[in-house]
Amino acid sequence: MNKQAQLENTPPSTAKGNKVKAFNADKTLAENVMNLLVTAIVKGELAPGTKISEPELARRYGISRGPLREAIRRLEGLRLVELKPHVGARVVQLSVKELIEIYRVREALEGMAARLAAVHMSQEEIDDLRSLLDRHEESISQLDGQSYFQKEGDLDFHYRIVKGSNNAKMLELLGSDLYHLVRMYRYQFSVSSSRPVRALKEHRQIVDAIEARDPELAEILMRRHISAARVNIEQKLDK
Amino acid sequence: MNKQAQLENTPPSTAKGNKVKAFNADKTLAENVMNLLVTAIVKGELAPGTKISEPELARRYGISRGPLREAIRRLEGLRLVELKPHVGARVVQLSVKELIEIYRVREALEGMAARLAAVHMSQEEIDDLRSLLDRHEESISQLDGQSYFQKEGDLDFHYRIVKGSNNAKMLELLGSDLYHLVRMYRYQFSVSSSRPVRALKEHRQIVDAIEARDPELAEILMRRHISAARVNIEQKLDK
DNA sequence: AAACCAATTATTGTCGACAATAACGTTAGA
DNA sequence: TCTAACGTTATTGTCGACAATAATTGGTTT
Repeated sequence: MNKQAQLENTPPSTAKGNKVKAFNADKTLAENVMNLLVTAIVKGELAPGTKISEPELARRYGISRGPLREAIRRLEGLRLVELKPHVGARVVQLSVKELIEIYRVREALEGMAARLAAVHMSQEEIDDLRSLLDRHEESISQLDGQSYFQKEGDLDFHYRIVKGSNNAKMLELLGSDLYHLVRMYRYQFSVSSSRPVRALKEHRQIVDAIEARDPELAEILMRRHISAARVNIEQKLDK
Repeated sequence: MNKQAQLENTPPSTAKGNKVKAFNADKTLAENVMNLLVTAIVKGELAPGTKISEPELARRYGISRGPLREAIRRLEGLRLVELKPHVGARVVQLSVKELIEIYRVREALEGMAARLAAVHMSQEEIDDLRSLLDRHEESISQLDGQSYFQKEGDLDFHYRIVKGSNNAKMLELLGSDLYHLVRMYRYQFSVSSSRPVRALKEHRQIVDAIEARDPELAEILMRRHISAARVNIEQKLDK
């Protein structure tokens, strides 16, 4: 596997540069680095607006600039970095305006996804979804609805609906383009949705509509649900 | 500018390999090649399923594999090629199923775009849109509605609506992810929509709703319009 | 003859070095 | 002291070469 194995064993070449070990051996270097960068950006370890220095990152990850540049080009495709020719890449800085735009897109796409899910989702998937919501309820009553629910659990629910739509293109757009940005934003502003109980109730309504095989209602409820989240954000931040 | 200038003057290094001249000097090589590849793929010059050979393309465009690989990674982001590690890239092959999926996505997104356009579009933009439709009408009566309308004119209309939504994210998703694929498909199957007169009427209705500042109606009409196009395709191809 | 295995070949993955551009600091002048 | 031009430095863009994997070809065996 080229020189990957070697990389993890070589001592840090500079004082501050300590290599990263989470390299999957049968993936390509560019892909590995890309995944590392995605999580680093989403979690805010690479803060928004940060300049992406190729030499520095290459040292940090112990690879050459070639695969790193390929990884960066892919990050640009995910809209996680912005690229200026002859200048370099910067981690995107989400404005509230852009976040609201994303919620408009989600309202449209996930509304349609719920509609399709009401047609295509299997009973087993629906059951799984219900038990997921049960776990959410537990975690809400336990932790007063803070950490788990908002950060990943909520997106979990939405992700499953999108998957249930049986529409690969929709899964692609939401999964790899938008959700990264939403997660990034949540880490960034640590937006406590502050309406977990309400949101859970809405989630249950949506599942009910899907199980009742009522596409119209499922779409309407999902759109309302996301729209409410958007309004919630608009009120909290600026505006 | 590195060695770009030189490249255009060097004679072809191989018998069949003649260089391409459409290089924009103040863009990066990778970007230039990417644009060339995009149009080549969309227009079918690089047929769906074709293997993207790095050495061959590098020779053909007279560049090294580095920038070419970066261009290919970006094409992957646009979903125009599919990439397998250690194997290579192939031009995507659209199935009818995937095309229908895209139309579902368009129905959702462009419906929302029309809704927003009814709120945000300026009167001037609306006037421009009307004159565009007038030109469409001409070209329909002239050519019996063949070439112009379907291929680019139709997307022109939709593109303007999306722009009028004032939602950059939506423009991004539709403009750079989906429309490429739609155009590719149209070249591929040379899908004569066969309903240009009907479609034009629907376009006018949509503009009417936008000018009347009726978001609800604008969304409904746009969704119907795209849904009808989808059904039209479903009937024509297979299914 | 078909199938499996081995060696060769071609392609992808990675690297280090050089070229060209942009960012930075310094100095000179007003 | 501020500004502008210059030279320096660092970063991005590009290239060619090497390493490693996959595809192919030919040969052997059942």
